[in-house]
Amino acid sequence: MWRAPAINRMQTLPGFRDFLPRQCAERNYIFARWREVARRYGFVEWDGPVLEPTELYKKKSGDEIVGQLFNFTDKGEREVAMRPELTPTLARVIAAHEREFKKPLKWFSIPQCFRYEKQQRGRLREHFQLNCDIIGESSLEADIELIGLCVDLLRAFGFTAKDVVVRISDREFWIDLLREQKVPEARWSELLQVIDKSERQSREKTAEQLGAIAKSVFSILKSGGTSEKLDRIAASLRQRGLDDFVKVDLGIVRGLAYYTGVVFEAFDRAGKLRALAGGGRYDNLIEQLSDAAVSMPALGFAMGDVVLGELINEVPAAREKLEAAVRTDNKIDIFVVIAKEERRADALAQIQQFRERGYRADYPLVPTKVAKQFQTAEQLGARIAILFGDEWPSVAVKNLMTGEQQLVPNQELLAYLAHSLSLSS
RNA sequence: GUGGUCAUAGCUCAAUGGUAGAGCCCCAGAUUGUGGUUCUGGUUGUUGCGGGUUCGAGUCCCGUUGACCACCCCA
Repeated sequence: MWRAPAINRMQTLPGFRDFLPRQCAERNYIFARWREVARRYGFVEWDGPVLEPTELYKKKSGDEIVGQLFNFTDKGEREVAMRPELTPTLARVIAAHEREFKKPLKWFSIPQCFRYEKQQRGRLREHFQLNCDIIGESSLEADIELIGLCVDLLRAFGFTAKDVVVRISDREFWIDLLREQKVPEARWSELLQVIDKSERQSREKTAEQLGAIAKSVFSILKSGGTSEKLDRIAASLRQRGLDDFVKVDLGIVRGLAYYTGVVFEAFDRAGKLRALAGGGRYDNLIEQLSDAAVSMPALGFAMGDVVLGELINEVPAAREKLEAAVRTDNKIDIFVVIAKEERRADALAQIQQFRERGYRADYPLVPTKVAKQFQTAEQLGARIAILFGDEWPSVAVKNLMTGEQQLVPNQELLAYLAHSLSLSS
């Protein structure tokens, strides 16, 4: 008889995370860099539903992803799934709304995605990923723009070409080969996956799975083959000084079935971690998902927060950048010390002023010893403490970094702070 | 989904089968209104959960849940 697993209410479900303030600050930092760079490239933000009909993923994402869906039947008997990725949603949205926008569209999103898998390092059941897509442009310039964006995103976290590499490849190259070798089209998808996997499994096994084309595939992989398209991408990135970050590598094919052209993946140079990002061209997906037969070339990639966070931790320069951001994220500007409870009302009136000016200001909610209040101010990261007490209508303004303190008439306080806080920031 | 390792206080970890501890964190004090250091005191556990062996189990055995690692697969 089936029994539900015992659930420990003190723990998160397997593969899910709590974001305590520290983790939230890290996440904010990652999202901020993502948004900043994507917008720098002229991308605009959008989003879709977390829950979609399971059918959307069964249709065209390929069987790989369908077996790992976080799916269930809702109370209305609908088969639904937590989104494992955003691209099918994007394709649906574009198919429905493409006429409302001038082409090409450059859209980005930061969805939380879900997969029902056993978790391990770099792979949870939930993660956030930046998705950047260009829709409605078939020219190779769009591929170049997208790869350039991927590189600049990594650079924004403080990574150098010594830390990361974007390996670029082209599915068309392999499809041409399969066509030449007269491989039936029905087997293409399967063979592409074998090539994709060749790096991770034994040569013997790959040879067996490839059969007749094994010899030519191995010789291409070994010789570090390339194509005109890939050379053009590399040349363009060289002109922009980003070529150290990229490497043509036909061994990259990617597992998802919907890719049609240039594909790429970003890795840590040490090769310790899973892929940092991955994507490519999917020119047929929108047409396949649209009943109205909208055909639209498209390409995009995704970068996940989990592996990225792991690499940030391993690269000192990147780690320092994150630490600096995290240190300031939850800090307050001003802590108001209420030394005499008779001044509480005056203090609160002043705090309201601070907050309306945009300062982060805090104070003790209940009567508290002065020493304790200063300790709290310190722990909250306040740069300035303002003491309301016997000196009223003046207040004592103390710079918590230097320890300097001076009396300021309450009337002049805002002007005084505008000056001193701008100096110390 | 398969296999291996592990599970002790909020955190990091101790405890030859014999009364569960330390450090950190947190809280309170060191005479009246000034933080970071110091000193003193204090709270915290059904040893993940459920069975079993034993006079006695944190320790040995079985199951279960979870974590980590590898496979599978890959965003």
